[in-house]
Amino acid sequence: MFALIDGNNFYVSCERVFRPALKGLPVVVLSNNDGCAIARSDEAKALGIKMGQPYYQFRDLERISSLVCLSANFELYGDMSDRMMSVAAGLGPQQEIYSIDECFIGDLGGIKDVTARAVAVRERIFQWTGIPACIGIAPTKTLAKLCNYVAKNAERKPGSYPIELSRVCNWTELTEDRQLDVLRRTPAGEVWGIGKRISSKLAEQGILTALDVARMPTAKARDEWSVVLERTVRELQGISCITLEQAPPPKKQIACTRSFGHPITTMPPLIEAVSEFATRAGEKLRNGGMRAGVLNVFAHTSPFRPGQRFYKTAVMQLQPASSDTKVLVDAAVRGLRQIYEPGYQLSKAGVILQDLCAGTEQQAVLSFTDPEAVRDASALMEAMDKINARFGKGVVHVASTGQTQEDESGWRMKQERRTPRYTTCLDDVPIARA
DNA sequence: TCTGGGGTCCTAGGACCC
DNA sequence: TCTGGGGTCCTAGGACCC
Repeated sequence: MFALIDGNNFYVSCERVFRPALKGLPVVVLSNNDGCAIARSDEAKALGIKMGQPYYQFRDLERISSLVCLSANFELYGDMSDRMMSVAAGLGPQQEIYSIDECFIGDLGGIKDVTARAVAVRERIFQWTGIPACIGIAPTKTLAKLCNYVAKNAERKPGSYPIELSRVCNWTELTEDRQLDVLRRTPAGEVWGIGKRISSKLAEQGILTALDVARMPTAKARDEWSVVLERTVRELQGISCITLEQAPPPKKQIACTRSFGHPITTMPPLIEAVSEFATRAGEKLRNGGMRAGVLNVFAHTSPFRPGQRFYKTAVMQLQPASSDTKVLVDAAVRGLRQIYEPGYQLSKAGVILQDLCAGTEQQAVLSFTDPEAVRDASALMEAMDKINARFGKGVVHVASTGQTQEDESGWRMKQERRTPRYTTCLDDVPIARA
């Protein structure tokens, strides 16, 4: 038995904890560069604002409907998430933190009255963190997700589901008729694992609801679709195929990518951006005690705008695998020079680190290089991470050719614009002082 | 003017090998 | 004229998730 605990409209709820005046108002949290909506309050949803909708399309509502739009504050949301997760863990013996706003609780079989306990945990989460949450309970993860969807919508959209299923919905306490009714009322596209593309293709075959999906022959799901859909069908039938993962599996890639505030057409600001992406990615890499064997650097034009398209990636092998910012920045800039072509309005770029290996494997690699240089490099990186953690991102960074001191390119994130930056050639900094 | 960022998994097709 | 079959590995692209 699984439970899924999910914070409602999570980013908006976090903001409301610290700004209670926002309660009852339509509120939207915006993405990087204030580009689009990434969280909406119920009131904002009622205004018709869609997930991912560009800000400029609903900006007018700030004037005419008292809509409040906020720039995202991910540090705050991460902190609130930690608090919510620690309270949520009280529901059962095992927890899988699935995303910033939701977790699965597993192994609920031995608990006496799971529903009553879930109601209590939900109340405690609200009392201790201020975050409203909903809980779905079922024999499979996919059904637990579905019950969570029911618990959220029974209250939010009156008439969608029986009102007594709101807030906490336990599949095993529903009669068979009611289970079928719940599946029938749920659109296929709301089922976990069925996205836009697949739901519209399913609709062409008359498969419209979760009940239709649950009744698909598994062989048909596998042969005409994929093993993924087959698994979803089985899970909807109550056969558990997806297990709880208490320890997060090791990361396979680490990315740092951004859209630019304005299109970029020349090399210098692109080099500056890519150097910063490589630096951020390197910090994440060292944070996880890892090194990368491959660095991907890409740049592309906007997929939303007319005109000539450009989309190129350079794949840089790092031998030996490295977590040294100087190595990463150098590879990123070299890759960028390989793919760059003038004449395009570039809207986004990024650095993706792959072929990650853990710390223990790294030491073997170290013997290939001058041990003293390696020790200096790691001390330097450690010092850099500490300084930047204390004084702000990018206070000390690796200089790249073509990089400018002032932020003229307009690509940088809003929050970071305020931080003064000092360009330093790291090779000149004595390690002891750094 | 203005459209997020960070992940995972699966599949198809090509290269290569015996 | 006639040109196998099966396995593995890699990559790009597509789909999904929050």
